[in-house]
Amino acid sequence: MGEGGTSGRPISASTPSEPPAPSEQPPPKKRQMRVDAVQNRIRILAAAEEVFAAQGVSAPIDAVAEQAGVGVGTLYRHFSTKEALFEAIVLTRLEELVSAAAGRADADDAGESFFSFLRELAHKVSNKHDLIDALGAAGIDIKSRCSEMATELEASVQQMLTRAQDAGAVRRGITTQEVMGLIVGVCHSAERSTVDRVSRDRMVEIVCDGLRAQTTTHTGDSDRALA
Amino acid sequence: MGEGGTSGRPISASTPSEPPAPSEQPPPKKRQMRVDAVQNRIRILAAAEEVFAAQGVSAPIDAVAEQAGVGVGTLYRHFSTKEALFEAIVLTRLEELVSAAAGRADADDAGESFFSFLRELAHKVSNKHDLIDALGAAGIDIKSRCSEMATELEASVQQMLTRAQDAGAVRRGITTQEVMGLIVGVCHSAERSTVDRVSRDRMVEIVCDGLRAQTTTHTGDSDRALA
DNA sequence: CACTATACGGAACGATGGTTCCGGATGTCA
DNA sequence: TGACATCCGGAACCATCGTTCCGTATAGTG
Repeated sequence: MGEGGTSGRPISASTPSEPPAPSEQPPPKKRQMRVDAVQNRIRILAAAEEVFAAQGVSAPIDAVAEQAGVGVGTLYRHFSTKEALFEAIVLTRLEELVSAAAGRADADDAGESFFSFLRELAHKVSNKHDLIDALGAAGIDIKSRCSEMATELEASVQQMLTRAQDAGAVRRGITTQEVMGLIVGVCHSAERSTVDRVSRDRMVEIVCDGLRAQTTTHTGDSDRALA
Repeated sequence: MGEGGTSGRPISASTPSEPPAPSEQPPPKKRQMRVDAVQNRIRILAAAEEVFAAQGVSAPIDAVAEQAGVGVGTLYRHFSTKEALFEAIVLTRLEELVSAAAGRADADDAGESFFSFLRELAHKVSNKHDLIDALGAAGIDIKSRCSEMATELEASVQQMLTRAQDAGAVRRGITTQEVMGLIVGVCHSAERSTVDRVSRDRMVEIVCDGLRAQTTTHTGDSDRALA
């Protein structure tokens, strides 16, 4: 870890001058933001993206400010709260996932398209502790637009899952939440221990194979395991 | 959640009067502990077991003290540090896992014995955030006896895994760490979201099926998924 | 019953992290 | 260029949490 911008574009700075693009703080002011303010906003978002990716939600706000080269005061001028900033980052990440899902909505091979999405999900989630934290908290607390996005993502995945099942590529009797939980859980494990990318990929493949398998020999209950 | 003692026995209070049983704090004193002190120690361990299970490592020490009905000072008299107390709890939990593994070491059906252990692992880990935290940190920082225990556990699992593979019940080319990561990761996901026990069990079964599957059609690399 | 080592409770301390405040700088516009 | 709205930096403030200290209570003993 170390370079700037963990992935693709550095998150929309969403200059409040343009009416479109639903950002967060910039309240309906008449006047445009000063140019230096806009630049700072961009810097802050980029820094937050990096810091939150590396340390998750628990990253101190000061770390973000320092990385952005601004004072905390400036940071709070742009984002009313740490959570608001965090949401902005996660929102963008979720949007990426949603579009990744949408792009596969009507692929030819429903099965493979589904699994390739899962791999991309794993890829995009890895090294992004913020996303793992956010997706892990699954709908419990993530606020406003984030939860909407999460819902949308879930819907997309749901659709792909159903198609893959209809194509006979994925077992039935599982929920979207379970699928997401499986992948995110694996990535979480991969982050915490010293496991490398290869191991992570192998774990993802194991999950995929498990999803492919049609209902197995075992009885439903498993809590019965006491020695 | 609210009853006392999350599972089996309430953790050895390890009265320092008995020479055996390697506890932690009670330094080689000549005199026995006062009986009230012993009782408090037991109370503290029980409280810690419960609180750490519910909230993980991040639970405030005051919460443990309150739950135990003692002051923080008393707590620190028994355990030099929060980490020491946490270790004591996790150690006991790890011992349970080790014995669970040992009990299956030479079972007839290596395959099923392996999978039944995984199910028990999932069962014992669920609702115990402390264990998830500890196993998740996998060898990185857990101190002293805990890391020894963890190593021992890993060895046991390793042995079971190898036997299961030799029996043709489990795919080859995977490590013990990966297996543990898979299960613990799933449980972690299950804890965080609103997923119920049934979902968790289903996810565990999916992982088990994935482990059963012999190497699949897919090529090793998966990081290739960009649209 | 008195005496003391042992133990207890909880206020107090120091570190960390989120948030607020305000004096001073600086774009922007006339 | 001068005036002002906007913006910036970072000290200060408050809450949380781990840990320490010390005056008080009490079990154990003769």
